[in-house]
Amino acid sequence: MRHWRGPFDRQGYHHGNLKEALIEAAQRFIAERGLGGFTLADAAKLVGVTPAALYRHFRGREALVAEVAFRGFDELAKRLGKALQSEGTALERFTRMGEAYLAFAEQEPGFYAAMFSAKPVDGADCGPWGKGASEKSGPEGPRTAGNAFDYLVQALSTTFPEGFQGVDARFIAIEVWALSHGIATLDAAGQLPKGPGLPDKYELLRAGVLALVHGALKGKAQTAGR
Amino acid sequence: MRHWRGPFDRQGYHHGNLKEALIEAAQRFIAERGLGGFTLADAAKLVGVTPAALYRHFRGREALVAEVAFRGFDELAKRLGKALQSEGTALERFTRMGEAYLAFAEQEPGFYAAMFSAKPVDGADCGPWGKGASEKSGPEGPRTAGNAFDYLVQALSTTFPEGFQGVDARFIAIEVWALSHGIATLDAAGQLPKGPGLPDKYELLRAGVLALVHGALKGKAQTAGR
DNA sequence: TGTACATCAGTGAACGCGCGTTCACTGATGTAC
DNA sequence: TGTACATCAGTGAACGCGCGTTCACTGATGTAC
Repeated sequence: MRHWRGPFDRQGYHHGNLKEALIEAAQRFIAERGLGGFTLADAAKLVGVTPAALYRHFRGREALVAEVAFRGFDELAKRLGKALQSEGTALERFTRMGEAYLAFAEQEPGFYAAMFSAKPVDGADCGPWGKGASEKSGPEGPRTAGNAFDYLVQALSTTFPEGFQGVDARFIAIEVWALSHGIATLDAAGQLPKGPGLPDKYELLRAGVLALVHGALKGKAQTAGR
Repeated sequence: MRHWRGPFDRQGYHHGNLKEALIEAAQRFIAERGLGGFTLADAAKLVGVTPAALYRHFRGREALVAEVAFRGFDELAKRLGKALQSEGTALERFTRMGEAYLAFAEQEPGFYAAMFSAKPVDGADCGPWGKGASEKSGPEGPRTAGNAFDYLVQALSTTFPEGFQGVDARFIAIEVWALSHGIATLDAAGQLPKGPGLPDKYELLRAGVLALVHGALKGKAQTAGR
C-alpha cells in the first residue's frame, strides 16, 4: 500500500487515491466553470490519469457529480453541527450557523452547485431533508450525526425554548433555509445588490432570520382567515 | 410582408418571424432540459430552419440566451407591475405580488433559469436591480415602467406607509426578494419539503414576507452592538 | 528468501456523436422605373 | 402593368472540436507457497 501524497500527485503506474482525487478535481472544476462546464477529461487530466481510469471508480459522469453532491451535504452538515455545538449563548450559536451556511456556499461553490443544481439521482436520498450522508452506515458502522436540516430544527428549538406559540419549528426552519439559500445563490450569481448603506449578506441573513423567528406568528395572525 | 401564423409555423422560404420563434423555442427547451441542455440545433429544428439561419438574428448561442433572460426580466416586471396596480387593499396587492413572483418562476422556468443561471453578459444591464428592460428606449420611445425591484420597493412603501422605523425599504426589499428566490429555486429543484402539516410555497412566502416586514426592526434592535 | 501467480488499477487508441460556427450560395421578396 | 434589380433571410455542406464511453491490453502490486 503506497502512501497518499496529495490529491493531484502521482508516482508510478497506480495512483493510490484516484477516487478521492477525482472527487476533489470535480469539485474544483465545478466551482470554476459551473456544473455544465465541468468535464471528465479535465478532471482526469488534472489528476494525471487517462479519462478511462475514471470508470474503475464511478459508473460515469453523473455518478461522480452525485458523489460530489453527497460529500457536499455531508460537509455542510458537519459545519452546521460544529456551529451548533460551539461555545456561547444559544442565540450566538444559532447566528453562527447562519454564518457557517453562507460561508460554506461561498467557500465551496463546487459543492454548492453540485448539491442544488444537479438533478436528484433516483434512489439517492441526500438532499437537505433526506436522511443525510451521515446517517448512512459505512464500514465503520452507522454514523448518526443527523443531517443539516435536523440541525436547523434542533437549533431553533434550543435557541427559542419557549417555542413559537404553536407554530411548527419545521415551518420556520424551511423559511430560514429558503432565505439562506436565496441569499447564497443571489450572491453567487452576483445579483445581490451591494453599495453604501446596504447590508452585506451576513447582516442580511442575521436580521432576516431573527425577523422570521419573531415575526412568524404575528404575520400569521394578521392574515388569518384570508 | 407575410403574416405570422404562430411561432413554429413555416410556409415557404422565408420564415417571417424567425427571431421571435427562436426565442420562444429557446425558452421552451431551457425549461425542459435546463440551460446546459439547450442547444441551437434543437431550437432551429423545432422552428423548422437550418441552424445557420440563427446567425441572421443573433451573434451566437450566448446572445440568444441573453435575449431570453432579457425578455424574462421584462415579463417579470410586467407581472409584478400588474399585481401592484390590481384592486384591493395595499396589503392584498402586496401579497399578490409575491404570488405573482412564485407563479412566474413556476410557469416560466425557461425564463427563470436564463435570468438567474446565465452568466451576466458584459454591458447588459438587465438584472433584477439593473435599469431593467422596460427603461431601455426602443423605436417607439423610452418605456419608463421601471423594473421589478423598483416595483417591490414601491409596494413596500405603499403597503406600509408608516415606514419601517428608519430601516431602509431597500433592505427589506432585498430580504423579500432573497426569500422569494430561495423558495422558488428550492421548489424548482424539488428540494422544498412537502407533506401533511407543512405549508405550500405560497403560504411559506406570504407568512415569511409578513414576518420580515414586521420583525425586521425587532431583530435589528436585539442584535445591536454585536 | 525467492518465485509463480492472481488481481485489478490504469493505458491508449478508438468510437460515434452532436455541438457551435463559417461560408459561398440561392431564391423569395419588395421596389424603382 | 410589367420587368430588372437590389436586398437579405435562409440553405446545405462542411469545419474542427471535445465530449463521454468502450475495449482489449498491460504492468505494478501483494500473496501463497
